[in-house]
Parts: sequence; C-alpha cells; structure tokens
Amino acid sequence: MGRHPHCTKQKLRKGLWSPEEDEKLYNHIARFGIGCWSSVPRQAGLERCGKSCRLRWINYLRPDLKRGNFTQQEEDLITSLHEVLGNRWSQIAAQLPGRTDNEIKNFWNSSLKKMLKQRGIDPITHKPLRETGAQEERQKPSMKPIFGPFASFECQAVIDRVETGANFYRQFRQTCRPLEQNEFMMNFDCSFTSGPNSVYCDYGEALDNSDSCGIQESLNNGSNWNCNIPAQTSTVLGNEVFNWYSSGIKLESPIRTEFKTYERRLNPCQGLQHVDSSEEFSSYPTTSRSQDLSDAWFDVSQGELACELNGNFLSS
DNA sequence: AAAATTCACAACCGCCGGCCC
DNA sequence: TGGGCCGGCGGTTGTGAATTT
Repeated sequence: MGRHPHCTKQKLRKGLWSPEEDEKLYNHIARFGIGCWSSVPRQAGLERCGKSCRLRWINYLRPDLKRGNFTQQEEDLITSLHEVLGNRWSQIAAQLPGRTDNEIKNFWNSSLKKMLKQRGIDPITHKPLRETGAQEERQKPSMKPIFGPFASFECQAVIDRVETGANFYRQFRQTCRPLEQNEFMMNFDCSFTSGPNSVYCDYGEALDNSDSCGIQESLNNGSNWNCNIPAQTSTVLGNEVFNWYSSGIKLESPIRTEFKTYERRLNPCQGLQHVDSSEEFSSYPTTSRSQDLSDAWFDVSQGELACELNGNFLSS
C-alpha cells in the first residue's frame, strides 16, 4: 500500500494564482522551507494541489529567479544547448542560472524557433533547411541498412560538472568511403573540448560494455585516453546511463581540445574489422594549472551513443 | 472603435521512474 | 513483490495583453 492518501479530488482551485495565494505559499516556504509538496497546500492554507504549489514556487516565486528578457548570450547558449540536448528543457535550464525549464521552453517555442527558421535553420536538426530537406528526401526511399559511400554522421554532447559549472564538449564525426567492392573505410573522429578544471574522457574505460556494431570495441582497442573528472557530472544524453571512473591524472591547461581518429575497414557482410588505432593530434595548453583529478566519475549515455552510431549505418 | 488575430507566458495534464509500505 | 504515492519532466492548453484588420 502507499504512504498517504493521494491528493483527494476535493474542490481544488485551478488557474491563475492570486496575490493572496502567492503570499501564503511564499510565507510558508520562507518559514518552513521546501518539504513534502503534497502537504504544503494544507499547511499553507491553500486550496491547490501540491503539484500546483511546486510549479508556482519553481516557476514564479523562487527568489533566485532571474526576471526580464533573455540576453543575447543566453539566447546563443540555449540554441547551442538545444542542438546538443534537444527538448531536454530541464537540462538546458540547469546551464542557465535563474531561468526555469518552463521559461526556456516557452521562449524557444515562441521566439527562438521562429528566429532560426527565418535564418534558414531547421530548429530540430539545427542544419540549413535546404540540407535537411534534401537529406530527408534522400533517406525516404531506403530505410534498410545500407553502407552508403561518404555517409557522414555527427553528434555532439555537452557534459556539465555540477560543482564548477565547467562545460565539456564532445564531438563525434563519422564518415564512410568506399574501398573495394563490398568494402568501406570508416573514419571515426572525436574531438573533446573542456573548459577550466579540464575534464577528459576515456572511451577505453567508459565503453566497457560494448554492444554497438563493434564501434565501442574499436575504441577500446585504439584508445588510451584517460577519464578524469573531479566530481560527479550530470547525465546529458540518452536514457541509459552508466558510470565511469578516473584513473588519476594531472592536467595542465584550463582549456584543451583533443582529437582522435579511428579507421575501420567495413565489410557489411562480415561486420567490422579493426584496421588502425588512434592518432592524437593536438592540445593547446594556455596557462599552467595542475589538478589531481583522481577518484572521480561521471555518467555518459551508452544507449544514446550506440543509437547515434547505429544511425551511421542507416544513412545512405 | 470594435472584432479578430497573434503573441507571450502561466499553468495544467499525463507519463514515468523512484521510493515507500 | 506489487500497489500506490510523489516529484520531475515535456507537451499542451488557457488566458490576458498587444497588435492588426
């Protein structure tokens, strides 16, 4: 059995909140803090359901809310985060202090979406509308898996470290080119950019549960990257989550980008065969900053990555 | 000036996962 | 273990203000 009787469907008020209701709720939270929302209406003397109280507090009454129009900076950030995260408004809101997911969602639906369309950008794919249309046209006839020549796939992810707010961007690019009959060479490029208190990824450790067309296996074989995050980060992609742990490293730069390329010979009939391993291109330390980043972990989405990688094989 | 339309934003609804009993 | 509650989330709707016809 459950704990408490669910909000009994007695006559509860709906619709806009009156100033009196706001005052009651604000005073209650100010005095007792946030506890069990379902008991707030009764304790605060409100004829509302707990959910409604919670929403009113989060979206309107909270003292740390930033009011007013979105700045250009916020606008740009929302756009770029939406490109990465899609309609995950709560995760986007987590990157904009003082803004709520509801506010951002409304702003997106009422303004940003239109603005992007006016600029000729598809607000869903964030690619030029023509390109998107052409891609859709091309993909329509063949939903069957095909290893198309020059197939290309890109995805991006942003990981936010909760404590510092430092952002960490990953970008993947996958391309295929024909070799011989029934054979293709696939290049899998990754670039990682991390901000202050740099963060590094190790696919070798992270992708230890490979089940995605051998891609993860290839990364395991080829990678010797380190996974070093000083603290837990929020999950930003996908539904499936798994943790990974750092092995400890000292970082020297506040901003650093790293690139890697994996080449794989593909035979659609035989599956994937590993050909070459990784190649590390560059990093650019700016100022010196050492930090011991051991014993840290963060989440990535195995499922999302797998899903995205699988996407490559469906392109034509 | 009034009606119609558009816009911005507040609030609701339904679903889901986690937790408790 | 299963039922039910709770909180969080994203999609949708409602509402008042602003703008257009």
